[in-house]
Formats: sequence, C-alpha cells, structure tokens
Amino acid sequence: MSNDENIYRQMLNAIVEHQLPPGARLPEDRLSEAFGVSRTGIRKVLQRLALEHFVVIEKNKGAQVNHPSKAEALEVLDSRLLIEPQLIPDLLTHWNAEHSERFRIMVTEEKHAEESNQLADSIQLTARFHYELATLAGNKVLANFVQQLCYRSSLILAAYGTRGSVGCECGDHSELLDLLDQGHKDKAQHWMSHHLKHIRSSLILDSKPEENIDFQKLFGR
Amino acid sequence: MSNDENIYRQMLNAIVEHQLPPGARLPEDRLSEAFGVSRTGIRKVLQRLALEHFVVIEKNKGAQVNHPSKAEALEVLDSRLLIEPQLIPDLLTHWNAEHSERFRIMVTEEKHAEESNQLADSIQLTARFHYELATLAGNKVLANFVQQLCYRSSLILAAYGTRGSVGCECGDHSELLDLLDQGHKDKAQHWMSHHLKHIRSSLILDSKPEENIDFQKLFGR
DNA sequence: TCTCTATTTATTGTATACAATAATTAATTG
DNA sequence: CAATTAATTATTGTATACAATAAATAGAGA
Repeated sequence: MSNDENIYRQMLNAIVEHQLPPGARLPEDRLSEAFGVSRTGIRKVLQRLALEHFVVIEKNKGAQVNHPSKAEALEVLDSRLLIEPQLIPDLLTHWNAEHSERFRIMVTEEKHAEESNQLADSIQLTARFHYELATLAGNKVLANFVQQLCYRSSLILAAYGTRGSVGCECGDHSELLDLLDQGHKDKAQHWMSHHLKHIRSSLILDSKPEENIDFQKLFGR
Repeated sequence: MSNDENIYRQMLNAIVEHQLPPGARLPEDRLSEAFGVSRTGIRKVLQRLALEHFVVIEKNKGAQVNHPSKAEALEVLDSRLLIEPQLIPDLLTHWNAEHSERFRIMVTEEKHAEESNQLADSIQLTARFHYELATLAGNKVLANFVQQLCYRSSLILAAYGTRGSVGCECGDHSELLDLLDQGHKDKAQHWMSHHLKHIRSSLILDSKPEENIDFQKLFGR
C-alpha cells in the first residue's frame, strides 16, 4: 500500500473513530512530524479528506475535523435513505451462502463491540456492514458514494448520536441477513428504509455544538 | 473566486467540452506555464480532478484525461437512473414560475446549440439542466453527487455518445418542464427515467477505445 | 485590572531545488 | 537494417525555503 494511502486511512480512522473529535485542529507540522513525511504529503491527504467532507480547510487557517451541521447530518441520512433500499434488488441477484456467512461474522463482531461498550468500534462496524452490502450490488460508482456516506454517518453519529443510534428496536443487522437469505426482496427493502429512518430520528439535533477541543497529543507514540 | 478554483474550472471545462480529449496527457510544467502558477498549484487541482474521476493519475507517470471504461459509463448512467427520478417529488414541492422560466431559457439555449451543431455546448448545457434541477430538490449532498455524475456523463458522451445521445425521441427537456408546471409527479418521474434510459442505450459500447492523442498546444494562447 | 495595541510566535501558501523514475533518443552489435 | 542496450532528456515525487497571514503574547495606558 502506498504511503499516502496509509496516512489517509490512519487519519480517516482517527476521525471516524472520534479520536480526533469534530473541531480538532490539524496543524501540518504536527502531522508531518507524526507520520515522518514532509508537509507536502500531509497537505495532499488533508485536501483529499476535505473533498470528502471529513475535514474543513479554511484559507490561511488550515484544516480541522469537520463538525457536520445539522442540515448536513439530515442530508447524508436522507441520501442513504434514497439509495440503499434501492440497492437491495441488485444485491439479491448476487447474494449467496458465502456472503451470508461473511456478513454474519461481521454482525457477531458488532454485537461484541456493543456489549463491551466500545462505541467507536461499534460505529465503524455498522458503517462497514452497510457499505460492503452496497458493494455487493455491483455498481462501483454508487458503492463508492455509499461508502463515503457511511463514513460521514460515523462522524455524524459521533457528533449527534445517542446509544439508540446504533442499537435499534428493529433488532440488529442479522434480521436483514435473514430476509436476504430468504430472498424477501420487499421486506428487505422495507427493513432497510425503516432502519435508516430509525437512525435518522435518533439523532439529537437540538443540542449545542461541542466546544473545539484540541488534543495536542496526536497519535502519541 | 480563488485562483485554484479558477484553474480547476477551466480545466474541468476543457475536459468536459472535449478540448482535452480522453487520454490526453497533462504534463505539470506545461499547465504550470499556461496558468502562470507553480507546479504546486497545478498538482492540487490535478489531484482534485483525479478524485472526481476526470483525470487518472498513475504513479510516476502523471495525469491524463480519463477515458471512462464501458463499465464505468454504464454505472454512471445507472446511478443517475436510480437517483434523479426520485428527486422529482421534492423538486415539485419547491417548483414555481420563476424556476420554470429560468429553465425554459436554458432549454432554448440548448436548442440553439444543437441546431448550430455545437456539440460541446450542447452536452454542457444538458448536464447543467440536470444538475441544476437536482439542486432544486434541496438536498445538497445528493445534488453535489448528481452534479458530478452529470459532468462525468459529459465525458462519457464525448467518448461513447452518438448524435442520438443528446437529441431524444421523447422530445426535449421542455417536455419535462411542462410536466413539472402541471404538477404531474408520476409522469415527470417516468419521463426522467425514460430520458436517462434513452441516453444510456444510445451509447456505442462496442467500439474500440480511441487512440491517445496528445494535443501539445495546451490552451494555445 | 481591563482593554487596546504592538510584538512575537505559529501556521499556512507558494515556489523552487534536487532526487527518482519513466520516456525518448542514440549507439552498438548481430 | 532490425533489435537490443546505453545515454540522454523529460517528467514526476518529495523536501525545503521563504513570504504571507493569522494567532498568541506582552506591554502600555486608562
């Protein structure tokens, strides 16, 4: 894996897992030192993260982790609501036992993370479940977009989520897998809509934005 | 407008309008000289264009205008097919006379471009029609994505399109405007689906890829 | 002490330099 | 003369330098 890509993933992880919280400043020198590359390389990944809405770059002020607005949060969830259920039909045409098994393993990991209260892991795994499912539908362009939306959702959940955002009264992801195994197209689609709507409505969007904490010890190693 | 943004738009235009054809190499020095900024600035916009799939950057080989694959072409159109018709309901809730007028002006421009055989203009205007419509639906995240898909479609049409790709037996964009004016939600949705399907099926996807011409005289001024 | 201003420090913006790699051309050999 | 190899040229990758801007600090006056 290229070095750039490596740095990109590490930073994306740190952001999505909330190690670098929304609002945290990302000074280039600090990162440059932490990753052992010059500012040039850092700027490259920061710009990428900015295009993908994970950080915000302000002219002459540098980058900080994006704190998604309430409007943005809703738009991201609405986008997923419009796309993901519609992927189910194509998904079903490819669905087989191996897939089912792979995803069920993922679900048990999710449950484990949730039980041991590892919120970050839990959020990450949820995202992965959704975008890997999207990938199976076969359209890479869409899958790519859904993946990005899922990552952004992680940021959103970190900012506005409640415990109820991950857990869901509709049970867990394994129920969807059951429906897929049984080939219930309409029910699966409906489940997906309901699931996303539940997440959407679980967000607390009337709270005040968090203060901008700057954890100096970036990736303290 | 910032200088970066300016360069970005000029290059995007040149690509989408087929002045820089698919496969054309984009040496940094040449661009750097043409735009009067150092390679640093050029690299920045090239990387952005690469993330948006308008150019392809290969390690140690630099950037060239993307020649979308057939698979990519279909996926982009399918993505639009999945999203754009679904935007109609939200679009209709905002639709009013001013919008109608604005879009009708756009349509006359389209017709004019088509009549005078200005294919590049025609393609560009078609893209604009679609993504400005998407914007009106109110979800910026989706609108952004649709815009990107429309621009990519321009590249695709330039590579695989026929005369039939822009003109359509279902008439032209003004028919959609009529349906919107009359508030015919279902018909408008159906029209949009049909329109996109028509474009999709008008592509010539069995032809051989074009040779990689390198027009040296970049933006000859 | 508080506030405003001046100075210093930190940080980013941009250009350039040099090394690494690829592409092109020239040279050599069968 | 063709084909392979060597030398040259072009091009990109990365680090660094310096200027421009913003942020933080210190000092002066009320």
